[in-house]
Amino acid sequence: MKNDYKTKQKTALLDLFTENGSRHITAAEIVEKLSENGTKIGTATVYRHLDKLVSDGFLKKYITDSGACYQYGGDCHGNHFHLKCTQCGTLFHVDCDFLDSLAPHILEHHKFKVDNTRTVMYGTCEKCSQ
Amino acid sequence: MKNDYKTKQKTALLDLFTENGSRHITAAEIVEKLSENGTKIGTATVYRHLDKLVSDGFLKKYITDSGACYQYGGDCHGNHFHLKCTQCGTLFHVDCDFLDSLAPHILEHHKFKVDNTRTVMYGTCEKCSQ
DNA sequence: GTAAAATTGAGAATGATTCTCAAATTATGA
DNA sequence: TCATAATTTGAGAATCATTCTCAATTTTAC
Repeated sequence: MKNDYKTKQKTALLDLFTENGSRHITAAEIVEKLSENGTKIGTATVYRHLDKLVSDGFLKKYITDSGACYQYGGDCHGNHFHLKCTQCGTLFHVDCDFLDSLAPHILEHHKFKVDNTRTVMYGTCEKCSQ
Repeated sequence: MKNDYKTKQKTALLDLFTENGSRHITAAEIVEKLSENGTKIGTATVYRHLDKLVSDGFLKKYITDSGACYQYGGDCHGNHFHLKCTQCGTLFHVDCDFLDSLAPHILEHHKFKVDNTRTVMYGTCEKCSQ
């Protein structure tokens, strides 16, 4: 049988996601943030937990052109898209009824189950369009 | 003034995209394919040309979790989405009227110009869903 | 031809992520 | 509480895609 041992690192990592309001964070930022809070943690450990939390459905992972980001899945109900500006690099979050119908459409017409939370759409934001 | 010198490598790279019907290809695959065809080419050269071709609008680049892919923009009219199965890794191409309305919607309601060809949606394909 | 301009590529550098494995930590149970 | 077994950790090496450097090669202009 596999037990689940409690450790400082694991707890601090979970707290970061449940307490901190940040919507998305990279592995490197996690290492840095926990260090500031007094919890030394290695990158291997961070990635290990992150992978597990993602496959447990606790976190959502999505890939941008500069690496992966993670976010707490708890407050990310339903569909939710990410838009990343290729000019300034800003990441936007979008909740929208129209977008909500996207995944069902693709499932019905293209037989593919989209996981919106893992999808990042690239383009140009308002500011950079001017 | 900047001139444009013709070279074996540049020509071979362009031919690969215009003649070859492959819809998407990675930088590493390009190096390999050109080598097979008798054109030695370094990775630096490949990436250099690829970047330029993308910013010239000749090629489209999009990012997956295992690196970037490139494809000829000529036969990629209008909107066109990519679906990548997180189970088997297969990349699917989708042309669809419903999806065509996505970018205009986001532009109008969320002030963001989406570049569909750079966007990859993750999920599970029909085969892997069973 | 020949010089000037552009291109090439071997190999080093970068940066995110993964792997290894011995040491440290945590749980169990007598 | 202590010993032991199971789990977790992290320093550092390994990977892999991509970028950078710069001297050597190729191309164009005249």
